Amino acid sequence: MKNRLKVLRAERDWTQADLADRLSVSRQTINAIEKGKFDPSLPLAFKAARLFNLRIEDIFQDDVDEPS
Amino acid sequence: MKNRLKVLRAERDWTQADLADRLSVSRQTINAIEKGKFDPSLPLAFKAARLFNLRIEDIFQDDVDEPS
DNA sequence: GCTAAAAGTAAAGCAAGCTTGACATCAATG
DNA sequence: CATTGATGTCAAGCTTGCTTTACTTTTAGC
Repeated sequence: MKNRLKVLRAERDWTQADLADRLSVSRQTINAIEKGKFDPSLPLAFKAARLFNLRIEDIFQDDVDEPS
Repeated sequence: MKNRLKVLRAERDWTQADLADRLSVSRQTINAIEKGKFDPSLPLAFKAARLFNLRIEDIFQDDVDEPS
């Protein structure tokens, strides 16, 4: 799962901590998601989409590979 | 988090087990999600969106309430 | 080169997503 | 009413998302 959080942050000049605050999660969570350590929950993805006024698919992209 | 899985299934005449198979999860997982027991993971939401050829937001709707 | 803010990383622990297995309920149909 | 397929539900266990605390590394300005 790739994501554009870093770019979206940069466009707004927000730090990881800034974004974490706005999404009500810890800074480490943002860092881990940006670094691909794990995927956000669906509710968190919705929060991000609302925050950036974008669709979930415009922020997070599925790495369409795993053939189950 | 509400969702339209039951309706989307009905339109295709699929059982919970059918959908579970197509999403490579257990039948109980589909049941639990439909009944609102828990939210799907983001990867699972993406899989469902691909399967139904819809956007995640067209399948799952955030219950926008919790003021953090 | 120092300093300070930002980003990265790691460990331990709790909560949520998901599994298997098993059983109960609810149609429908013969 | 007995059977069968679909749905609902529970328990135990594993994995993943997220937290806090704490420390290291990077970046940039002075």
